[in-house]
Amino acid sequence: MATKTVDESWAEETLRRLLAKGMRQGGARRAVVELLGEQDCCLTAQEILDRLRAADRKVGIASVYRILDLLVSEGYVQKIELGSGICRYEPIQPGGEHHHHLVCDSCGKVEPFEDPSLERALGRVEQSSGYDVSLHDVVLHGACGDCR
Amino acid sequence: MATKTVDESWAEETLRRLLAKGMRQGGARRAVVELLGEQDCCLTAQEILDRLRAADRKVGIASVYRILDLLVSEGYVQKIELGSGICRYEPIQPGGEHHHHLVCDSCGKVEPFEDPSLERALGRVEQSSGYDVSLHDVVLHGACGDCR
DNA sequence: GTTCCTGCAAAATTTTTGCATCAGT
DNA sequence: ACTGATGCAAAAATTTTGCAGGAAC
Repeated sequence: MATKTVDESWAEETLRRLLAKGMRQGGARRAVVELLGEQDCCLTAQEILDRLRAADRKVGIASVYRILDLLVSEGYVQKIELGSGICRYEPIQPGGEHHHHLVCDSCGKVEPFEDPSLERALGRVEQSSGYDVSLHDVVLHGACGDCR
Repeated sequence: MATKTVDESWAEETLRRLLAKGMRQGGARRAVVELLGEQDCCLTAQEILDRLRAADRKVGIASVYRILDLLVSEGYVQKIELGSGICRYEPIQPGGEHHHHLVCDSCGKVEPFEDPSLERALGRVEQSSGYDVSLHDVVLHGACGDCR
């Protein structure tokens, strides 16, 4: 199962479910969802706007924020803050690939990582937390290989 | 070793080390450090300002941000974002107590939690990451006992 | 045709910077 | 006295809201 296939199905499934909820899918909304679906890692609202503009898609920054808010509240996108004060967004793969983030505080690089044993430990904590945990977020800060 | 003692020593040690670096410790800086040392969990810049003002300490919000930036860059305070778009700050206990955060997305409540087995899993990930990890941050989002 | 969506502009919020003054050493 | 710290105000950066026009159904 290639990554691209998974990502495409996320965008398709998300648009289909929004449609099923009576929401329309023309214009900016489809463009944002399809762009998000092509990403491997998180994007900022400004990056989304820039990429859409670069693809000759005239959207307003307000629409980007509104669409992201919608996708977050419907559970299709996770909002992530990595310490710089700006928010990033990435698709939630339903039951699929799930990663966290390494941030280099020196050069600003952001990399994803995965670790099944960390996920298991998180699962145990979530069980015993008393919360109905919908998602979690792990950020490691430090110096990357180039900067250390 | 009671929590209060640990917290007091964090403030004392932080002020002492800043002094050793040639920095002065009168006025706003001491007030912010001492306030942070009394906290069990994270505070926003605005909360810090409000509490200092409530204690008849006239400080400017700019000073609060400047002091927090200093403390973060010197490694005495961790900057944490929990998804609301506002930053929170909490003291880093040197080798001591270390907790993470549960956020209720319904009522906004924030609670700390600790889990040694999670810390061990994080330690293993950090070892194999290729980064020199200075700190980490785990946030669980969900519905708290009252809201679920 | 109706209703929701979109883009622009203005507003709100949070954080940063400039600068004259004040305080710690 | 010197130098760095502080407070106020203004600016910057990010995010949200209002509203008229446009597009999807």
